[in-house]
Amino acid sequence: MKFEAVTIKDIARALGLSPSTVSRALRGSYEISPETKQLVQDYARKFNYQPNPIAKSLKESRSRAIGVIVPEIVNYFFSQAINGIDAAAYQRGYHVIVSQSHESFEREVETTQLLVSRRVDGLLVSLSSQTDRVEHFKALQEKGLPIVFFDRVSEEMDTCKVKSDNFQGSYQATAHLAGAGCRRIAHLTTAAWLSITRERLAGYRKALEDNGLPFEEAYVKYFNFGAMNPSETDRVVGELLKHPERPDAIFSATDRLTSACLASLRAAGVRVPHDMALVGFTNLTVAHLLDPALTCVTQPAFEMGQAATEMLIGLIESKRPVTQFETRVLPTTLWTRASSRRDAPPVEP
Amino acid sequence: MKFEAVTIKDIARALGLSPSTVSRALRGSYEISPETKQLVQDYARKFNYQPNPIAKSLKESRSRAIGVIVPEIVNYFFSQAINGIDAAAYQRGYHVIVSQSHESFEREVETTQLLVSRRVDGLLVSLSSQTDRVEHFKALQEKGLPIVFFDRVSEEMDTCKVKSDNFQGSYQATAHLAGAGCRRIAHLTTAAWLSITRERLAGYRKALEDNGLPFEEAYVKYFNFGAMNPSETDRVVGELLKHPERPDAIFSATDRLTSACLASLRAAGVRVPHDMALVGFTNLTVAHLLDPALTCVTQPAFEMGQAATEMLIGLIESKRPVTQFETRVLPTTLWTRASSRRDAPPVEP
DNA sequence: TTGTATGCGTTATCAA
DNA sequence: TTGATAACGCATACAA
Repeated sequence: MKFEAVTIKDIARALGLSPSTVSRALRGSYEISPETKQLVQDYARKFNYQPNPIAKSLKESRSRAIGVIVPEIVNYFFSQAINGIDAAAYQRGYHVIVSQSHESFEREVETTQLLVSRRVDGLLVSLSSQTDRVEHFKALQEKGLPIVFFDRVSEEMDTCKVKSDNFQGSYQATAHLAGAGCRRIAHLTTAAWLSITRERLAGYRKALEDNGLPFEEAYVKYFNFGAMNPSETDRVVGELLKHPERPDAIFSATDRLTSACLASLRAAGVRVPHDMALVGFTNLTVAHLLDPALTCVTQPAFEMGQAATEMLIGLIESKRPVTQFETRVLPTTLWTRASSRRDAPPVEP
Repeated sequence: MKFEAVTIKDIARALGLSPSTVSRALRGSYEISPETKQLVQDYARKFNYQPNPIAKSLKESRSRAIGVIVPEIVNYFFSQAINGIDAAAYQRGYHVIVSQSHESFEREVETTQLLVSRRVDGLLVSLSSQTDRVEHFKALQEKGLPIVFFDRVSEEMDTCKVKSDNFQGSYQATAHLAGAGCRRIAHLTTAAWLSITRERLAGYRKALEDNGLPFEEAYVKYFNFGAMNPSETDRVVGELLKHPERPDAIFSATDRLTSACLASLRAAGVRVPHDMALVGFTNLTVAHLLDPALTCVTQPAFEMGQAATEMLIGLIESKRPVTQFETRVLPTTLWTRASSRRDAPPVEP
């Protein structure tokens, strides 16, 4: 099956002009007579001429495509971020090729290679939870490929980054639990080496400290594979429940972990918030409809995607090599709901 | 910023061969001597030669890109479908350009144009809820562009389609409500002209009939804009509640409508399921965590995306024009939960 | 077995 | 003001 389109050559032949004249006329060049311009442009419109972006890419050695690598598309935070990326990219005349690492280091490396072989003009990356080294990105950056990180950024690379205020979001959530009367606040989080993990842990610790609560190593649980496996959260939540000094609250650090944690608590017959308060980072749009309504920290996902894209296009289109890289930090929002309301009477499940 | 890559010419120059020899050696052509092949391939590997897909596209007049148009990315059904599309496309060596119509006819037309001007090899489309005519797709199909519809398909076009068994899913859901003792089952759905709307409505009507329940026009409510606006569902749910013969159940036909409906019911102080049972189509992964746990019909979104992609690539790569178009129908699944359990004692909100 | 020439669609350079 | 030519990277018909 073929799909024929009008080319500059076709127009030139039809109008008895040379391709270069047509090309210039189409671009409105000053060196073409008004009459010829008019003639060419009318003809182009009439036959719906569309410049071939592939030919243009070849000529300009740029694809006007940006590659996006996220851990998973099926995740509210990332799909909202992709929405923002999409909006910003289309506005600037770029298109977006999305790919997923599926939380695997190997697949992240593979898909990076694939995008590079596709000649994307730049890369927008949120690291997989297995990624504890970034040589594959460093090498590309050194060869001149612009890379911007968002959300799960690499601290080992000097480049543009967009993240949310993880420390602040974590601090607020933990302080909120302390304010609600919780004294033993556990923390479920992702891979220890990720930036978001460290920053959220720091906010959690500072809030404990400021509220006169001790930090307990045993209350912090790390998940390395995006907590895809419900039985894994069941096991870890079970550990917390069996702890001699059982926590009275859980603060969970990522989207899927939070809902998985709620599921595990309910499966274990734990009443939330009476037996265990729960607060988590999540961009789930139905958090207020959960049982119980979930107190959560949301990230401005759309804006983060948008900001990252604008920074990336800035790098791509910069005339001279960029050496000063900006990091933008966007605020999170705490939504207070029933899952952290300790003064409510207990409800039997 | 530039990003230099090794080309066939570079290899030819370095090895004292002609570009055509190198090209053939890289592709393992039989007309090249084993020694030369080895030499070239070793050199290519060593310097990490990557064929330039843009040049190849220009040569072959195909982009190996497929365009996807969905109403919204931020929607579990569509993000899961995109996941399936992604998986199938990458496996066949295609990449995916995703764009959104945002439930607007104008934006659907625009983004279609954009994808075509990007020279995608084919289109995967799920119609916007405002789309009641498909001339923009027909014209492209007539010019030879392969198009496959999924989920929200067009009945006016003869092409490949992938959908779920909307009639069956709807029938099961409605019959389930009837079996739970509901006698006045309302139906919230999308634009009247969409295929999914008609098919789901038909399943609903047949189930009413088979259960000896009358069909009431006033119990069917249509939403034209994807029910993005909570106040709109509040208003419509309010109408149902004020109806002299107030419905005792709602069957909702789409993802976002279902959660919006639950929110409206709760805002109105209606106890679910005691005052009003609720069942809906939704691919929300936390349906079991909602309050109440939501009885729902899920669609095999990943598989639908995958199937549609394979059909599209089949059309793209077909040697001769295809005239026989397949429609694949995949089964839905009913998950029975608390929101439709009429025998449960009422719970005060 | 290898090399030369050409074209995919576009634009920049140089010539007329 | 317009036209001829070359080049982007690759594949291939045709020559040698």
